[in-house]
Amino acid sequence: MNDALGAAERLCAERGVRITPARRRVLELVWQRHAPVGAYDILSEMQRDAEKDGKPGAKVAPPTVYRALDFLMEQGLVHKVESQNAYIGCSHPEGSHDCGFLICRECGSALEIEDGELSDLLKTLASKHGFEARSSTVEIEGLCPSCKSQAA
Amino acid sequence: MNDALGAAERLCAERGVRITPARRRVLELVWQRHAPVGAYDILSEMQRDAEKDGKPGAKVAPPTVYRALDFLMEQGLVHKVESQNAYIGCSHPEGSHDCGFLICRECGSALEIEDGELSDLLKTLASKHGFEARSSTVEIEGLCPSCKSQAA
DNA sequence: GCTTCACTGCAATAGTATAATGTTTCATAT
DNA sequence: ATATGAAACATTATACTATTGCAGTGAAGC
Repeated sequence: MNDALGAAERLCAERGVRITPARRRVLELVWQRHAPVGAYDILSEMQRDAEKDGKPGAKVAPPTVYRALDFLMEQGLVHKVESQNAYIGCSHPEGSHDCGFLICRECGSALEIEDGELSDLLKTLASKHGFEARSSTVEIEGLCPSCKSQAA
Repeated sequence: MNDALGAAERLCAERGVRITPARRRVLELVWQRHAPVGAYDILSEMQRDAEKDGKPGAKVAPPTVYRALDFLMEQGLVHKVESQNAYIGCSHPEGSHDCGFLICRECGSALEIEDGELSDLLKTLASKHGFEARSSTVEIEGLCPSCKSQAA
């Protein structure tokens, strides 16, 4: 998972879109955790960066982060976890993006899952109601294996 | 659907919990639309109420609305639509609460769907990863039947 | 009557996201 | 090299969503 950045750069090159420093840094920060990260956590980190770089005047503002996140989501490199208003790196940027998450209520970790049967069922359910599905959000909250065993 | 309030009062009585004026009013406002309602829309309505009632001093504040929403969600009378940070009345308050939504990107309407097969599949997927599922969020965004035909 | 506990009122603040506007950067074609 | 146009970025302000903490109130049970 550590070379997510390399993979991302390759993908962007293929697609002819630019991965700028701000976008790269946001992607990097999103990937540094295995749990969803809030936009303002990213913002704080980047503001700290700027200070360290001796550019106290150049303050990073929310739109910088949100624009980068929008771009990364468009490119399928990052997903938003709706139930937490937080963001997480996509673990298979090359493939389809019809996926779900298993989110641990204890440790906050989120595992991305992809399942053909689930995608099919969601489409079927939608069309059963005459509904044309475009995208879907599936988030399951509960206890991950390690937190479950600790709780026992 | 119009007697959702009556049903709610019955349910609360059975369970020995109180449905106070604030909670009743919030439930009423949530039910008045077929689309998800934001907490601050509810808040504005209730502030207008208070003014009309000639109680200009008694301002309704956010916690009043959020506390009522929390209560109503605990009782399964209202669901939160995570992808919109909005709330919607539950169409089968007596039954299970493992449900999903079909959300129209055009008109904003949201249809609640419940499906045993989907619930089962979600549980199966979770346990396949050693995950203990507690609750799930399923939201499908797309075009509802009437907006779909208009777009054609 | 008194206690207790859930509920509410109120003020402040935290956290998430976008609008509006102007400026910079960069690839490309001259 | 340089003009140009599109994409990206900076900046400020503001809108929207949600929570915390504490004080007061009122009804149910003793």
